[in-house]
Amino acid sequence: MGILRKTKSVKILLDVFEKQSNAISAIALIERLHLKMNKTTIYRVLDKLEDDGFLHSFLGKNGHKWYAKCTGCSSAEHHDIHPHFQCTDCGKVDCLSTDVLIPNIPNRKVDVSRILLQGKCEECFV
Amino acid sequence: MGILRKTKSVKILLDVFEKQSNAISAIALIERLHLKMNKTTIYRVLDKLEDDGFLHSFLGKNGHKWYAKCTGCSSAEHHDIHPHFQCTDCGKVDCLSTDVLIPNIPNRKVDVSRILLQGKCEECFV
DNA sequence: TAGTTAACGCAACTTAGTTGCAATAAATAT
DNA sequence: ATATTTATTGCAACTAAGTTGCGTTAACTA
Repeated sequence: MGILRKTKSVKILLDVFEKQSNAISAIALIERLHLKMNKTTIYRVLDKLEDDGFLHSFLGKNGHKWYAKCTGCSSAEHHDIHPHFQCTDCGKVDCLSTDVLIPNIPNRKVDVSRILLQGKCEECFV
Repeated sequence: MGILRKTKSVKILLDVFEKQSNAISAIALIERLHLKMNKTTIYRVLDKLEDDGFLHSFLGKNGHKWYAKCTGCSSAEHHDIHPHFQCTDCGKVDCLSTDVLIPNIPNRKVDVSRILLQGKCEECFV
């Protein structure tokens, strides 16, 4: 079940993702918002915003959870299955619009592909 | 630093990976071997076997650590950068020899690609 | 404005993985 | 074969991300 009430916490989190296009880790959000709301609330609201198709989540290089705004998803269908890029220098994570073609895998039916590319981002790549 | 002494624990773990070609999660190894060795030892030996280029590690769908035998790696160079496949039914994980081509990403230098494909494996795909 | 209940805060919990340290057992030297 | 050295182990305690239960609070609705 997604968001039902537009509470203070929901507004704050919506605002954060409205203003920042990069992905944000749950940990970073807790650090950043711990004076304004409890970590439990953060996890719960993120979860609901994902249900609603407003956010999508994925795991960064340490297996920690990251969230980013969806583009054109709904609670009915998450079609935000794109690769993510994490800079090994500054740690920043972006959604990539580049499509990665997954070849047919013999004897297997692939439903989801989770792709995390790591390297240097624009700013850190001198 | 890799393995220096061929201890009982090292032999047991080498044997497990010798006999099973699938990937194995650290958690599964702990469950399976907890009577024979401590979980700390398991993590430490796995770590060293990875240093030695005998195993490679990656994260499964929950961000938990998995290990699988390398083919042709050494302590000098890990070139076991292939996609992994996790069955959403039985949970089994395999290394895929299929190459996934990562297109050039504008303004970024990609060093590593971590690809986890999810779906149904041979046995679970009816 | 009062009543309903979704959402919140808090504290306690779960669990994967790590750390410090004293005890043990491989490898090496005698 | 025995003593010595020190890498490795087991244990217990810890860390940290994420979860759960529950009493309280604050959105929404009548």
